[in-house]
Amino acid sequence: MADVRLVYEGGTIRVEGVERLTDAAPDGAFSDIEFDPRSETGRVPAVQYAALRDRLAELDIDVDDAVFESASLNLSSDYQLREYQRDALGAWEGNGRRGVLELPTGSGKTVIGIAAMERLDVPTLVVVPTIDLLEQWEKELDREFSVPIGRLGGGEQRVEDVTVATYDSAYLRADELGNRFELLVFDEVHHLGGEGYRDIARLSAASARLGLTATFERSDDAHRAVEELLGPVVYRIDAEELAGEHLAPYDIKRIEVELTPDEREEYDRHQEQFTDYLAKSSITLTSGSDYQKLVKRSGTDPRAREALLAKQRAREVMMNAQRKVDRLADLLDRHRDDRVIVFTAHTELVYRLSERFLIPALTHETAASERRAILDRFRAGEYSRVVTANVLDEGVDVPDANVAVVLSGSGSEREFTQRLGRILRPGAGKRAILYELVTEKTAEERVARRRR
DNA sequence: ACTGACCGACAACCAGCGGACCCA
DNA sequence: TGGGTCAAGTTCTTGTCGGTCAG
Repeated sequence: MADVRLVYEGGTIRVEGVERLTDAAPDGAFSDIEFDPRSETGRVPAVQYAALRDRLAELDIDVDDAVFESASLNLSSDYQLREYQRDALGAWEGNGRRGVLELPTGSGKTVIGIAAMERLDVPTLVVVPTIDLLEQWEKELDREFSVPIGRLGGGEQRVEDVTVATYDSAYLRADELGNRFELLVFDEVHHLGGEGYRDIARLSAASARLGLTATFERSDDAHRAVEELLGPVVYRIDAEELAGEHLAPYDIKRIEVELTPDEREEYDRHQEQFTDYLAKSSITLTSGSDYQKLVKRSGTDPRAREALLAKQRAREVMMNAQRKVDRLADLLDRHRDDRVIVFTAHTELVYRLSERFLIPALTHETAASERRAILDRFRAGEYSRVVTANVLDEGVDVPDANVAVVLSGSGSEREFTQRLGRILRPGAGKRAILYELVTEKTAEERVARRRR
């Protein structure tokens, strides 16, 4: 009879016979196994399964391992990896099949994921943030592999040996999926830093884990949590290095605009109200966590809330400055033969621009069918321009464009990288241009610096 | 099968000048 | 000496997503 038996149960590994380990192992070697008085067994979070299994093997402890039911799938595809894709996959395998690959949008992350699945040939769960990506992966996997492809999300709940799921669905069913898949592939893995989504990885016993993203680091440091669940970044290449051969060469141009006198007055007034409050309350604002404290405070202190609202209004003035719109007119004129995407931070401005320049608008309010129609026409060349808030930042298959105009945006490096990625795969080897419109002598100059 | 309304989750959200205090 | 912190039980607002459910 085996000394120890391992069983998966609702996101944990039940360790039966844990009491026998104290005799077999040096003191404290298994102190991280908690004793569960209800089942009278040991118990660890499923994420620790691989490490536990390896330690038991090292000590020659006889284990009855019932966590997975393994079966070979005979996955095979005929993709040819590019050199950097092979290097990336190699780095991941070299790190014990754990870790994150940081590659720019358009560099073929899906291809690497599929190659990893083929190499390991085990049941695999691919996790994606949007329905759009769900469908792209599903289509791709269906074309490459001859096994049925499962799907969790977008109204379907079908589990197969190879399954694609949204973060939301995977999260809702994490405890029952934890021992179904031996390889996890997370697309846009920075989402896994979210408080709830982490459970997908924590409650899974899969020992092979692959994360894909263009921007791993998060301003809130939550990527540290992802590192613990998945492993660190093991390979990184940026758009600069691929520009020319695999991605379009590009330029980034910053255009500074002034506020109109009215806007300046309004901006200064609101900004002052904000800074006055800070001065009176002797608050320092140097980091994101300081700002969070201020937000907390605004829950009880009406003056703090007023100050935040004033700051918000100042931001709106600065981001939606009239002269940005004027400059946009110039740019649209200059690029009348190019394919242009205009990005803003506010929905309302999207509609104003849409009316003034007769450009189709895409926001979160745009119904799915209309959205599809606009993107189809953009793809077909019927439309050469589109104006959007944040809808197209991630997870939508956007037709190629070669000019991006960022009227306003957050200071987030991620948002910037994603928007840049939207113009990096044009055909005909055209040079891509990203214009960044920034209002002079406002906080926007700082914001623009921060995002790069 | 689709739509809109609802919900919860997630992300970004960041003066300017300057000093006192604590700790490694 | 150099670097971090300096106000807490109650977390602003806007934009976007997926899941669910009623019609």
